[in-house]
Amino acid sequence: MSGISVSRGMRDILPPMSIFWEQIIARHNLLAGRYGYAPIETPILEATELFSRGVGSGTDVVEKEMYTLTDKGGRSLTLRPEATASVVRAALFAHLEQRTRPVRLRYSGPMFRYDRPQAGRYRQFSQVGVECIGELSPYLDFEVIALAMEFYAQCGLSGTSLQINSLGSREERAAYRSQLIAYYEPEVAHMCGDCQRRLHVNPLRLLDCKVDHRLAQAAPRLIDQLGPESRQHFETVQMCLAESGVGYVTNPLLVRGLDYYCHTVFEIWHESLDGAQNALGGGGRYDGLAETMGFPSCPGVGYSLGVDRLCAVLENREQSSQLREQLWTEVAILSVGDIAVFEAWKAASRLAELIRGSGVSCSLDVSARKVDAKLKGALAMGARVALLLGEDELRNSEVAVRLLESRSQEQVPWESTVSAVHRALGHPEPGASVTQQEAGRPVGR
RNA sequence: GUGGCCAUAGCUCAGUUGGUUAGAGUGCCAGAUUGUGGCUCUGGAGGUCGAGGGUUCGAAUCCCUCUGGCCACCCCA
Repeated sequence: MSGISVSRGMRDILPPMSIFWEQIIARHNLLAGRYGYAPIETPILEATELFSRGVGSGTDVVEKEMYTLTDKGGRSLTLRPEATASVVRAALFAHLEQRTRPVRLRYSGPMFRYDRPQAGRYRQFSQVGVECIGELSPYLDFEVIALAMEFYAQCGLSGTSLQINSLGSREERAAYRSQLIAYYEPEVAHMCGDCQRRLHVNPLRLLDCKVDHRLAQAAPRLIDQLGPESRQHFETVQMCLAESGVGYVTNPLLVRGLDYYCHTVFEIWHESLDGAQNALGGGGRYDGLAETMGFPSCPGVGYSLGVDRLCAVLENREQSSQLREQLWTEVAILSVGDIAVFEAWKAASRLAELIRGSGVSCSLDVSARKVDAKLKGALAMGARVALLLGEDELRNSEVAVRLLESRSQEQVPWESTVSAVHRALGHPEPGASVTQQEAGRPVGR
């Protein structure tokens, strides 16, 4: 309530959510890594021109949502509103596409859009994503879509719906646009106010008018305007989806807000997010992007998925028994009774070192608080085991190993504390191989 | 960016036509119980009533501005 607060549209990600958050990203890193996507880090701050040219000057993102500032050298810089332009720029500038084709890259991190904040819509939000650069194959469109869907599945998320569409080539798209305007123009007088305004700004939106569906039904359809090559590209993507059992909906109204998209575009929606902000993520092909940034032509396809919304959905749906069990620490070492703090600390920190060394997290509490309070504190941190050190334990070089859930407790000599802890946590006996596996998998279990 | 609703303890919220010292539940701390947790009882701490200005003898309450949140539009993550 008092003190300095976060800025508008920004927020802190606090535990236990932050633990869950980190796992989501770790899971994406691991999965995309298994598909052969290597990590890339690009600057959060980029030349404004990168986005105005790459993303497209007519888009909402560039027109009204950019976080732009001038640095001390008078340069116009912008906090990235999305990552694709940066990643493609970085890859082509370094000629990565001449070493391997396609270049498979993954990223995660914050993006910025100066929008009006709302639930599920923040000025700083995080995305995980991949870009597959250098080949035009529809099989790569499929690869990227399948990867996104597998990621959601691995997060235990159900109720998603994959929406796909084809925008065709740049030329086909432009032709369709003028065709649509020509179709609607004679009817301007009969259209709602929103649509009259949209006609030249974003004619594709007219098809989605909620006031009057009559005109939209007879309107020319983009799918019908695609040339044989574009059509075959799209059909191949759909064949792959069907073949591999990925459910999808073709949605001729799906457009995407960034200029660089062509051919396959897709979004992943979730049933619990209503109308306004129902997109968990999206992506598509961007064969013309490289040229707009002054590079030789180079096709690509990718996606970006919102971490904020995914976490919100998982939390809402109580699929987060995981989330509630998130551990700040697995083991709490407590001093009990009226004992010398320094002696208690010495014993506790020696045990802690051994436990941490065996791959288990633990924290100490040698404060003067009552045991009741310390045990409650251990529960609040999500600990499953408490180690209690009191007068008797110190004298006998023992520790009381207490399972918090079952409230059972046994006295254990200091030398066997580590194996007792692992037994209590239900782990296999600790050994050299265990720590290696730990490194590869997300924290917690 | 346009329009609307809202802001009181860590959290969820009461607070009468403007009236004296702003409450409850929950959580926190302590005691009952010198060493054992989600119960019970007792006590305690915790508020610039989002911020600033105005009206008034007097403002949490009325007015203005700002900040922040939520909703719709736009658009997306």
